Amino acid sequence: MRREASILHLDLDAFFAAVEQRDKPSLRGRPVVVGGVGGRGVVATASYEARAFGARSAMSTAEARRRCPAGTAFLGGRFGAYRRTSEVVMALLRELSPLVEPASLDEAYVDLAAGDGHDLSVDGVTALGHELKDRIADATGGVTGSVGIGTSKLMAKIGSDLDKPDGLVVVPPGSELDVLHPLPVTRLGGVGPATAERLHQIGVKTVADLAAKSLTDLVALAGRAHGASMYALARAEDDRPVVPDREAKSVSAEETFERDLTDLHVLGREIDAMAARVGGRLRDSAYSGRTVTLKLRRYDFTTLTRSQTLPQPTDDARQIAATARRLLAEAGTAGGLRLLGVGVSGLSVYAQGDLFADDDPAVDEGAPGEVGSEPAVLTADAVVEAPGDTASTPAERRWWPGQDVEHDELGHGWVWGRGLGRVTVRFEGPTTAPGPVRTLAADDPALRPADPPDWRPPV
DNA sequence: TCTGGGGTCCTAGGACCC
DNA sequence: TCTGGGGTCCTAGGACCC
Repeated sequence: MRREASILHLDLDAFFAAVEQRDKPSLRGRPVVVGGVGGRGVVATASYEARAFGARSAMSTAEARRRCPAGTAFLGGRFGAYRRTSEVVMALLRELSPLVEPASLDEAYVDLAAGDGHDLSVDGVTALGHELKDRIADATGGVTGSVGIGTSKLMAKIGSDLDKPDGLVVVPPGSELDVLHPLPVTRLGGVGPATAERLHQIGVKTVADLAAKSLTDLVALAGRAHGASMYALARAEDDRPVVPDREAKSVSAEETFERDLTDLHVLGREIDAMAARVGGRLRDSAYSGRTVTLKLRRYDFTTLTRSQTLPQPTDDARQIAATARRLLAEAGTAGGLRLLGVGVSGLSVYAQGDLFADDDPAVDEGAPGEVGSEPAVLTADAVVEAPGDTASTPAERRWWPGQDVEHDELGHGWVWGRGLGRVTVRFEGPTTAPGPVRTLAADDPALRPADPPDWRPPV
């Protein structure tokens, strides 16, 4: 443990929902839920207004719809917009120190001791934290973040969680155990539902309870690595470094279907589409990998994986798809599958391409996975709709709630809903007043999908 | 209308090698 | 002709995180 509070953790508040409220003025101050909007969707982020009605991350969207009032916006994610805003924030963090470790789009650690000339006293880092929060809000158009600063990653993360949203907590050196010990064990990273249940059975509820247990007990309960980790964290012993640029270990794509699927040809085409995405991302990052993994989730939610390690690394969609198709044929589809996933691991940076492969990307993406299979491109007709989904025509399926659109006369807007051959759009942007709603034909030639709007006010 | 999608890390058993 | 230990690779599953 360090002697100074020199590790900072930033957690952006209800991040996806906050970006939506910034870009969609009519949603500011109102409940917003971002996540899967289909029949089997779950909530990724609920705005604080939606949390007041009980909507939570990881809850099924159906449950969130039951809890939230009419007028709540249920939006699919716009990850391009989230990524752009995240990059703005990460750039601000890198001005503080070269050692910035993003944990996700909305979270990062910063090692302030590696930065230039920071005053690392409690007063100094408190001022730094306030200034950072102001700069983030300015640079993102009002997205807020919660900041924790402490002597370790553990204490920084605990701190950022203590005063959400828009909080700032500095845990002074020496006060770690006072802060940590009253908390429930589930606040420690790595203690999830399964471990918490086993700890409860031996009478451990708080971190103080955990600290009273012997290393031997914890290793017996949770295994060698996990037991030792809990033993140390309960004592606020944490010397994990802030590591920028972690190397990727795997790349994968998966999809839950609106209805369980059994047909091997249909599933084969899904595999081809996912393999094309995985292969494309591998090539974009100049990685290739040797182990292809197929993930299956059956009708009853039982999940299994089948993998095969190839003699040479690959980034070729056709080879990934052919391997995954073989694994699927061996595993079978009895009873129906609700999810398929395709992944590649065992990555290396050396693209060991097949010298004789056709490297035309257009051919690559669309190539069959194996002889006799269907084309790889997933057409709109192959998408199976949920019973409750109002979209029933290909024209309607072009649109999804929250999507950015552009209309020839009406300008920029976003999709509120679709159905009955129509699409409902609110025409507004981040720098406009709340705008008007129009219902248009789903196949209106004047309406088209658009890029996320630029939220920066005109200079 | 129960239960997403992208990851990481760990464990354990069997094969195989020395 | 019997017993053993260590190391690495591969496969499968589980817990966990955001």
